[in-house]
Amino acid sequence: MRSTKSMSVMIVENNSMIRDAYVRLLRRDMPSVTFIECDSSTAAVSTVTADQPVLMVILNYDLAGGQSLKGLGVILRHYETVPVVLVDAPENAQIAVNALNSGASGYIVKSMRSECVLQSLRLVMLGEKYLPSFCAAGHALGAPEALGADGTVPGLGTPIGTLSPRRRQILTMVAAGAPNKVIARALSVHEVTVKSHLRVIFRTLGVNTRTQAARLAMCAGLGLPETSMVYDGHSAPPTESLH
Amino acid sequence: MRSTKSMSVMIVENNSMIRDAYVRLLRRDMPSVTFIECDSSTAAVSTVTADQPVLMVILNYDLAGGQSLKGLGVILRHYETVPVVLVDAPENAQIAVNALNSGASGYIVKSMRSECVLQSLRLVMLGEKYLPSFCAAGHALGAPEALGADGTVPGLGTPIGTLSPRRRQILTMVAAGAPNKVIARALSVHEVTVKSHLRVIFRTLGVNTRTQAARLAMCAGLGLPETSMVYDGHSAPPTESLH
DNA sequence: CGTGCGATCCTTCTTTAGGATGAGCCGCAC
DNA sequence: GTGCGGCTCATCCTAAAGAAGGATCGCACG
Repeated sequence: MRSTKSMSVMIVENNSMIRDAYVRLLRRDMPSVTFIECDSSTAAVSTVTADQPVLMVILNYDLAGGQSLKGLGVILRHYETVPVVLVDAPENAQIAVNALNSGASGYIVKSMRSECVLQSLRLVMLGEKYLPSFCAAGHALGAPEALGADGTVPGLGTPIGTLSPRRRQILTMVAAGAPNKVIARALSVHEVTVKSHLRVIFRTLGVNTRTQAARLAMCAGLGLPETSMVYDGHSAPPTESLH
Repeated sequence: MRSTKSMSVMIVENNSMIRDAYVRLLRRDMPSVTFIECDSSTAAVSTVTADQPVLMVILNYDLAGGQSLKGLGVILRHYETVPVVLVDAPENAQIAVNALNSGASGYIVKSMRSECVLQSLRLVMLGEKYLPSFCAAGHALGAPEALGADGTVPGLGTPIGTLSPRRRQILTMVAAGAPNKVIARALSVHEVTVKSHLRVIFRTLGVNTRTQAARLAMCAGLGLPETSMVYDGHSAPPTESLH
């Protein structure tokens, strides 16, 4: 248990300005904690072994086109006891779900107020998991054709991660409720091709209907409705901070 | 904005012992707050008008077979600016999603440590929403036949709420990935009947495929995989509380 | 270079889903 | 009572989905 020697929190971010800002923010709240700063995910991976931090805060999760992703994968696989929190823009919502799904402990949106950030981090350090209301309702399905871009992420930890980008793209549209014909039109391929892909997808996921596949995909964060989170929840300004 | 006059937090719970326990717990953390105690949801509804609390904490959300549910519905509809947090057992996970879906701001599991409870409440009061990792992966679909019991909740705020219990039951199984034949066998009715219900369900939800229906249902918390949340997250005991 | 794999396309076939329409039974409310 | 809605079943029909087989091309890896 290493007693209460010198608890450390690791901050991973390549931009030193931003990294320092976060360290200062956190230090105000946790004066007794030593902060380990890493400017890359590779540095983080090598450092996490030596100093076993009680928390890892990873900024710009999607930076460097998935490089930090691999790093996170390594960390999550080998040091599962370290709570990992991602800080990123709300646009990358599905990335968050994937990460949470893979073992991360929290996802924080950049634009959140600093108080909220701190509270979330405390929650995670207490062993909880935190993610902003992801299962939010969203009835407008939107035109599935507009889903074109992939935007998905390997999806560590689930069989979905073993799918090719193309198949994940198709699975995403299936999860969005699009029929094969629409998917085919959106991808400019023949419907048979979509079906052909789906056969592989079903086999990979171990299901035999599109609804079951959509179910798994949604649980992994793919094709979530409009990912229009309530993240920053500026809806109910509580007049003033309490404590 | 009523200045910083006397901020109040409302606690709704019929059991005075439990209610007092929570009040004491919260008072330790927020000394400057006045607590309004209600022993029923009806009392809460009538009180929320006069004293406009900055937070409502509702215990035993599912108590009295949905009575408090209606109360919550009224509150959520008319006083949307009041953050409402539910405290309940983890078994009622889908209720939570429904509630969050309907406008509640947080769902807290009873078994959470008091620190976590407090942190979550602070988060909510800061305008954030909190729910324990609901989109957790769950690949084991389980036998859809075992879904027999309804266990669902009106689903305030969504068209799903206007469905009859029977149809919600069917929709739940659809969301679980069950084909019509399996649903029919599970309900001991003919497949034609299931299809007949589905037509109504589709029309009500404004969709035309089962996958889209399943999508909406899952967003409302129906048919979620095993609702095996990570709620109390006792996975990574962080050696010690920090601050 | 061959081998593997992803992506694309194809045919044939069976099963499932979905639309349309009608109808009987029951309970509840006006 | 009359009506409405839920639940049940039926028939007919079209469209969509899924299973199984094979085929082509390109690209990467050893």
